[in-house]
Amino acid sequence: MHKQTTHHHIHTVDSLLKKNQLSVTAGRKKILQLFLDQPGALSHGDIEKSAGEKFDRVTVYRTLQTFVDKGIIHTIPTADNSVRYALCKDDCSEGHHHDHHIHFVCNHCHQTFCLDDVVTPAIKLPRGYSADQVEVVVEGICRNCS
Amino acid sequence: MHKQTTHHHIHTVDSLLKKNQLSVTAGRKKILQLFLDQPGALSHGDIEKSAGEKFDRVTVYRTLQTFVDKGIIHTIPTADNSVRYALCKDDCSEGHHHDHHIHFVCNHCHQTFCLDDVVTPAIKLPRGYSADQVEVVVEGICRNCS
DNA sequence: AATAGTTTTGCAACACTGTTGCTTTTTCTT
DNA sequence: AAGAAAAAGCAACAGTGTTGCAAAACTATT
Ligand SMILES: [Mn+2]
Ligand SMILES: [Mn+2]
Ligand SMILES: [Zn+2]
Ligand SMILES: [Zn+2]
Repeated sequence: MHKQTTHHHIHTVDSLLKKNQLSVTAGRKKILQLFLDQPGALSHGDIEKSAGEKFDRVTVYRTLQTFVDKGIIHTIPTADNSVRYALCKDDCSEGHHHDHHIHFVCNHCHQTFCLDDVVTPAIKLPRGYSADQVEVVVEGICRNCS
Repeated sequence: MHKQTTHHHIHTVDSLLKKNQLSVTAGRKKILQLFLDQPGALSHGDIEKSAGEKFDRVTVYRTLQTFVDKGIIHTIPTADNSVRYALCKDDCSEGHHHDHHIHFVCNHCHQTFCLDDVVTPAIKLPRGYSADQVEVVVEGICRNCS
């Protein structure tokens, strides 16, 4: 029955998991598909809802952590203190993220987007401070809502 | 016994509370003093530790929220998803914060600082997006640790 | 200084989020 | 198909933050 209802995306998800040396499981396929099916970022709660009652909370947590470790997704800092995740589009790999883009939170639809084309600006720091990383989160109205 | 051991800071804290139409209580004085006594930002946990076993957790939460509402302190977004608070040095008031500075998190001493002199940079967004607010958090090594 | 009205605090109970250890189930390799 | 390895599910727990309510503290007035 699986082969019948399977649609073309599955192949992408399967190979993406294999490329990252992860065993292909129902939970990982489902969660990865959720990220591929929409442009924004997802929280743990979003995923639990979207995935129905099918997966244990713990499995979702562990899957997300695995994806972060492998460089498949990255976390996004938010002002409201909730963790969100989005697909890495850059050349991130195991243990090394290179996401030098900014993030945008829409005050209307409350979605979070990676603006991959907007690089983080250089910041001129006072004497004595040195920067390792710069995180920029912009709040406002997104393209869909304006 | 209070008048004897009182030191000069108390007057500042008292008047700061009164200026914001808040009744002067032991908890509020203590917490506000903690912010005035050091340059960085404080988390709820920091405050609970520093204040000893003297105040209930709930009181600390409510006091911090009251201070935020009054424009005495502001929250700082962090990548590790913990809420931190720092004194407002700008002209913030009840319901209106104007903290257009960036924040710095030291990877060595793990303190968070408001860099009040570094204004948030202008960000050129893609067509269709409009910005209400820009949050910048820089991670690196602070002046004390370099 | 005592009183009355109002605000704040402490307490208990609860919801939500995330973690860990262990057993069962699934996946991968041969 | 079978055995080894990995992941999922379950239960229990810790940490964080919230709410309702009664007791205590504070403020304004006499
Ligand atoms: Mn991103
Ligand atoms: Mn600040
Ligand atoms: Zn939107
Ligand atoms: Zn430091």
